[in-house]
Amino acid sequence: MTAMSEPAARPVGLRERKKARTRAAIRQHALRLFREQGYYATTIEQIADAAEVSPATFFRYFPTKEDVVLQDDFDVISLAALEAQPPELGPIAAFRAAAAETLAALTADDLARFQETIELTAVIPEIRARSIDEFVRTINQIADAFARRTGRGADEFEVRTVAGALIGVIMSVTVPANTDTWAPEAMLDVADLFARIDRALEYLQRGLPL
Amino acid sequence: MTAMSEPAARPVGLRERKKARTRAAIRQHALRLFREQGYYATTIEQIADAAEVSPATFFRYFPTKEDVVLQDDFDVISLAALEAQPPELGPIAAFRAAAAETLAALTADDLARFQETIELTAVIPEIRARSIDEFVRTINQIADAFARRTGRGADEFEVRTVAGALIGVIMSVTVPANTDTWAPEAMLDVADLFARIDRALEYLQRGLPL
DNA sequence: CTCGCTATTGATAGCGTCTCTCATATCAGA
DNA sequence: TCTGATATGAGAGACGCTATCAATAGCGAG
Repeated sequence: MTAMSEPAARPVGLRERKKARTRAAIRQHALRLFREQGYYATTIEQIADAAEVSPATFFRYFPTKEDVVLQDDFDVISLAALEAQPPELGPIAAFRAAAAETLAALTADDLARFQETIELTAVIPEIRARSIDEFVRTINQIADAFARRTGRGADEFEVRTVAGALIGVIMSVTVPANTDTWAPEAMLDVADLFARIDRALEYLQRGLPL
Repeated sequence: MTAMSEPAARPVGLRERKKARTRAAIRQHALRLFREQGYYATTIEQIADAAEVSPATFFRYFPTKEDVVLQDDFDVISLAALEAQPPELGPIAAFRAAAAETLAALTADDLARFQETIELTAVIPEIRARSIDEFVRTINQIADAFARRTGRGADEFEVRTVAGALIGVIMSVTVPANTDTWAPEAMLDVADLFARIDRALEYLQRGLPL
């Protein structure tokens, strides 16, 4: 797991910059309101008021309330770092190395925003629910990367299965034992989370002896 | 993956029987309407009218529209069959055997209903989204069963990781390569699905050599 | 600079899911 | 049969989200 910063494409026109500012304002006020009074207690109207736009405009920037949290420029794994690993590394070893590299590259500010996103994803059912498609998408991306590393087809059975096992292992150590008690108190910080993931992947590398 | 039939607890009072009938009527008409005119095109009001209850009563039986599909007495794995496997089998081998047994025990009617549930889960985003919590719950149940088999703690790291890898592998062969194209046309029937899952688990048993 | 084009916006109306309240009707047990 | 508990319907309403339309503001061309 790792994070990427804002896309570097600088908007040029006045219009583009205003749009970017409006978008940032909506997200910023939304996250603040979520933190202050909770996700459910915060309505679109309140967010729109705080960001000084109309409710209709909110939906022009974010298709749903959940997307304010989800569209956060973070990606689960930096695929670039994965591609850059030396080819003699096995798939899982390469993934572990890539994850460690990208964690090290995060700024303190990135970490804080990442942490907030993780917590909201864990706690709010509507947002957590979206993660299933994220998992599927990630499996496919990892499978692509593994296919390139091993010179096999991306839709080959074995390639996809290894990617699936990897994501499953990450799931099992990321989510708590009881879905109903996903409370912020029990949350680990990002560094601890990465450490647990790395330990689980090392175990997977050894063939999961039980 | 496998399925369980209706819980055998016979309701006794007149009230209980009427409640069970109402509940069954709502679900039956809902699934029929979904099939005939699609999930989104079907409103709660239509379902309530067809089942001859008020919309308010609908929500007394099912907290959300999605739950009409999800609360279907099917469980992802028959844990009883897993417990019954001989202790000399490894965790994954035991799971494979349990899955095969339960598939064989399904009636044709069970299979058809199971198939319909799988398709709706795959196609409707709102319903598919719920499956993430199902996956987590299943990981925990499998971890419990594996813990009992191996005489270890249910929240031990290795136990949970193996359960996670198992579910991840199942995910990877169950979901298609592209999330956007989860079309009914591409759906396998239940038997094929079980065959793919078994093949992936066999590969996991061999340590995922890539 | 100015004119027309286009993109962005706010206001409004509306649909559908879901919650809540209250009055009514029905069942269970004494 | 009487009494308390439970199920139901009707209605109002909050909220997320969509669609339409008119007004505004930035854009490029002349």
